[in-house]
Amino acid sequence: MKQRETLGPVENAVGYVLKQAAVALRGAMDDALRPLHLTVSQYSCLELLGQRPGLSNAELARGVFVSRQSMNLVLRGLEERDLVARAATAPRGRELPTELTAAGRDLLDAASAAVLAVQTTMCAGLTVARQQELLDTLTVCIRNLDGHP
Amino acid sequence: MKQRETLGPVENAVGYVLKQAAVALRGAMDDALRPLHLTVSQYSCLELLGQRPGLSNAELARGVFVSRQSMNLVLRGLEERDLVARAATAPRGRELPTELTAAGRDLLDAASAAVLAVQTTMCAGLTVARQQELLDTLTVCIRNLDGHP
DNA sequence: TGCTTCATGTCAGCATCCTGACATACAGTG
DNA sequence: CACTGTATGTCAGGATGCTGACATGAAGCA
Repeated sequence: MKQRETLGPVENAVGYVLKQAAVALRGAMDDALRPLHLTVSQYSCLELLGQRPGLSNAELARGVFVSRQSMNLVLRGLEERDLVARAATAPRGRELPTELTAAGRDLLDAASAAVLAVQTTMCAGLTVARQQELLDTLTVCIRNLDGHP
Repeated sequence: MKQRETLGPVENAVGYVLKQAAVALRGAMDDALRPLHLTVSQYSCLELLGQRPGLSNAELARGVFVSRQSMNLVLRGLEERDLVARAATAPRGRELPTELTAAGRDLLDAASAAVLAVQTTMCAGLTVARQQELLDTLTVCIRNLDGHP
């Protein structure tokens, strides 16, 4: 492998490094979740459902930052594997609340552990205070950006 | 619009916020670049070529964190619009160095300004020191992650 | 020299996610 | 009550990115 040195000025751009970090994290999560036959989107959906049972498709989509249509596909795949169960009728509006099945919760537990390991790896060498500052700073960036829609 | 309050525990996960920030940034860049008829990938390619003329397809792909195949398509689109020019023959190996055309550089200048504005918006209210710490922390995260391939 | 290894460019197929569109269900207002 | 606006689930089509595969060119080594 011909190791390539870093690129230069672009490395100093926040956006560039942010994208690089997101790509690296996604790759690591993919690797960690592959043994469980879960994609990152599927895991994100399960995790959200674990924390907030009864979320509808549209709510899940917003929580995972994808479109309703994409989340719909994810949800169908999970339903086919009996990891989640969707209500057959809509108790309010057109919302179809979704919940984890027992199998879904079991798989989620394993997946959460795997993802936690990834996050621990990622944050190795960072103090809790520094992690918190990272969180806070990113939150500021997010708010600054979606203030301009 | 029924404003939904924040989700809860997942918001405390570094990975979650990181993904959210990357999505928000990409959206803002898309908006900023749309008037120039450039996608984020195309802009990234131009920016990299502007800073490092003569990069090959594979080198560009690594720099933008996409596959060679994807970068190949981006490059063809840019070449069709006469924004870049690829060498017809390979001076070394199979590498085909690419450079910006005059039109490409002009468009890149406009695009750079638009993206800089986005970055400025994103970092509003952050001191230079805090931006630098963000950069440093993310760099640590990246190194931690790709140390496990 | 020949063999192995690696990197590159490119083709093909597949997966994922998006936008656009439509019908339905509820809330608010006249 | 009818009308408007908003939110949801879903279908269709298209854009984008990926993996797998192949042939070519260069470098290293026996």
